[in-house]
Amino acid sequence: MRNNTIGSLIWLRLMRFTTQSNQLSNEFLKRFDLTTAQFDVLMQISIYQPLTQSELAEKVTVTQGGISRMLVRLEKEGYIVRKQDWKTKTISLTEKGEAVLEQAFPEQLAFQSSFFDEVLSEEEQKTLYSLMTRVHKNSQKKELPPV
Amino acid sequence: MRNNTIGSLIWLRLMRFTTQSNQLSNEFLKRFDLTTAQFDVLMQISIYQPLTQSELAEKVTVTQGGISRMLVRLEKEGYIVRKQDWKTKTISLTEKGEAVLEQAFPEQLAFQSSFFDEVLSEEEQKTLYSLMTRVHKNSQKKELPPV
DNA sequence: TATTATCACTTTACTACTCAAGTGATAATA
DNA sequence: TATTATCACTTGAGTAGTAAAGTGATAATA
Repeated sequence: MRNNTIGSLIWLRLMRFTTQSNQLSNEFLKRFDLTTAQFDVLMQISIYQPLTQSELAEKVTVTQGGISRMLVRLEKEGYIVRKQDWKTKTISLTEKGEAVLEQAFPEQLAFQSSFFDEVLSEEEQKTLYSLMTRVHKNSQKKELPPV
Repeated sequence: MRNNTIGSLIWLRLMRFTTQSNQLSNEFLKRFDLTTAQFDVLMQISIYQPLTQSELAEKVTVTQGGISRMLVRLEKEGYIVRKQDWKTKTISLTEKGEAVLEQAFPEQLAFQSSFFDEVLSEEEQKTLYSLMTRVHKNSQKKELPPV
């Protein structure tokens, strides 16, 4: 059975690295009382606000149901507001949300970057980025093989 | 605020790609009545069996509590057995577990590989693997920056 | 011998996601 | 006007993870 392909080895590396770095990132963001998922959502809102829930869901690769729960929590914490416009709910950051992002953003960015800066040259990072971009874009239009 | 580093761009790509491909993989593995996480755990057991829960937890980067629940489910489904040896529980696959893996393994491997085969040359895949290996290994010994 | 420490695992309460069924308002049609 | 469709969002049941407290058996110490 032991007959691994190079692709399956890459896959495992990516999976292990992302869970690992996600855990570290969660630990890091505790100092701002945020989780990685919350930071991600707040970032997307700050870039695209005002926007609807379904637009946001697509940006963070989460289902409608997932984003609904997430936003309930963020609203309860006072980071965002949702206004009912006709049948759509329009999302934007509160002042508290803006403030926490302004603090967390540069530090989180530096933290994320450190994973790569510590071991790869500028050139290697560019290579990694371009390879991953191609792989990611391909996965977005990928269909399941027939049974 | 918009001042992204190359590292943060890579990070986002990796996160989006892994959630995306995890979802596709879950959908794919439905034909074997497995989730990606379950497949991963069964694979590790098949390689290292017999082993203890804590050893397994470390191999799949999950906490003791997480592996405990996971194994309860897999045992209920009849894929594995746990034998109490002194204070340790020794895990191994059942015949049903072996059978489902034997079926799923080659197909899942081909599926994982297709993410990369479809857009990268053999050479590029080797490059990607070596870059990610360095990044992953670095993350394993990484410490949080001081507050 | 009685107490305490250690160890491997379980449990509780939580975040974060999935799919699929449900809700409630507007729009389209009979 | 009454019915049906559609749309954006919510909710219920489930998987998968976390941290931290709990359990129960063996080992180490007073």
